[in-house]
Amino acid sequence: MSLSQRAYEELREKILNNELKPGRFFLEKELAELLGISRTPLKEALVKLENEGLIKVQPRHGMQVLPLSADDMQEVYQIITALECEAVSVIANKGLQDEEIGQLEQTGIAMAEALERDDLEAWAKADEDFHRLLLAFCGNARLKQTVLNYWDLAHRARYFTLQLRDKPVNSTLDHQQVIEAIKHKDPQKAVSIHRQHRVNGGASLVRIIRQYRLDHL
Amino acid sequence: MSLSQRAYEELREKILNNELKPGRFFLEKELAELLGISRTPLKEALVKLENEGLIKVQPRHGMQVLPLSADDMQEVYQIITALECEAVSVIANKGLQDEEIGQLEQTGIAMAEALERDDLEAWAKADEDFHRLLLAFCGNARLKQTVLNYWDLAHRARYFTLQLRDKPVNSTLDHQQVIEAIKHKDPQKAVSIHRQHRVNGGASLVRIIRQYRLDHL
DNA sequence: CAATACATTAACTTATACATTATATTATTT
DNA sequence: AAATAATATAATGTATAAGTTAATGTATTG
Repeated sequence: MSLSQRAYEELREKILNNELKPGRFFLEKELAELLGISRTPLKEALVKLENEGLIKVQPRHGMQVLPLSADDMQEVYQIITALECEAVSVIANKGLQDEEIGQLEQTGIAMAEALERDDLEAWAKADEDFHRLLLAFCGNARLKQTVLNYWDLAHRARYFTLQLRDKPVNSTLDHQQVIEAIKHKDPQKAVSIHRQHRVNGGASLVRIIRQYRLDHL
Repeated sequence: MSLSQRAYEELREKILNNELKPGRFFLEKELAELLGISRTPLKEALVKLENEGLIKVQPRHGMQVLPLSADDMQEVYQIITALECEAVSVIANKGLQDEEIGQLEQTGIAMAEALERDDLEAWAKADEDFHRLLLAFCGNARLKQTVLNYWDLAHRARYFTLQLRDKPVNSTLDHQQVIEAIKHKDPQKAVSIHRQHRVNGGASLVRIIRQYRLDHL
């Protein structure tokens, strides 16, 4: 794999894991030394990351991981919601194979189990799996890619607020209802439940960010 | 302005104007010579264009402008539709200032005039203005950027089919009805009309691409 | 004649050196 | 002391050259 590709992935990791904290400026030289490569492949990685909205490069000042405000979060969730609902609509219209339904239901089981054990990390993973499956099943690769991109943008916020949120006991039920509506090929219902699910999720995230003054996360 | 920035914009222009035809492969050296710059800033431009989905770089073969199939078009229009409807919903909920409504109505006048003169280019421009205004007014910068990106992707297809489509006499009416619904703060109606408008537009584009076998445009 | 291994070449990847430019610092002037 | 102009410096932008890799063609062998 090329150095620029590796640089991209490593930086992305570090950003999502909050190793490179938002706000602070990093010069190209610093980052190149950090990764042990020259500035050429580094620069390519930065261009990609900037395109994805994770960072901003200000010439002569360096690049900074973009801090996320509650308003940013609002924007991101609005996009995710609109596109996922489109995906759900498509899926409920065309229907799914039994095996695909099975995969969706499996994530529900995993979520319930994780909640039993109070393992929020595992719960978040299973929740993400459910949404990823929906995106995969809708058949629109570009839509999937776009949502995943914005999903990653919001990663830090979800991570920090996971402990602060009420126990996500309703989510499992929401998912089940969406699956039911898909089974019954009822797009209207599937979309309306899913939309409410996402709107609630986004709103609760934004509320917590404001409440705990986590702005510029 | 930096050479890489200029390279990006020039290449983008050439792609949208069909000067760089889809399918053919261009080596980095060729492109660098074409633009009269070295390969370093060129590469940065290519990374950006690839991220936006306009081109694909295959090492050792060169970059190619990505051909658009009817299926691709379908994907792109699905995303545009979902996000624009979200924008319309937001707008109809919050309402607009008289001046903003005026700007929207102005595009309708321009469309009607252009249609009188059979000036399809001018019509397309005014149509685009209407949609751009909606995106600007919804207040979600990321949503706007995302839609514009996909809008550009579809540019070639619209350009080539402009002459082949039925005269777009219904569009002006659709837009007017959306404006009316926004005035009356009726999100449901605004969205349903706009959705139908976009679905029709996308479907007619896809139909023409298939009909004239313009696949891989 | 076909297949495989080797050699050649061309394109890309990366590093480095150089050019450019913005910012900070310092000196000068009012 | 404050403001401005000149200079220095440091960071980025760009070009080039060296190194690497993959594709193509050729030769050799079965």
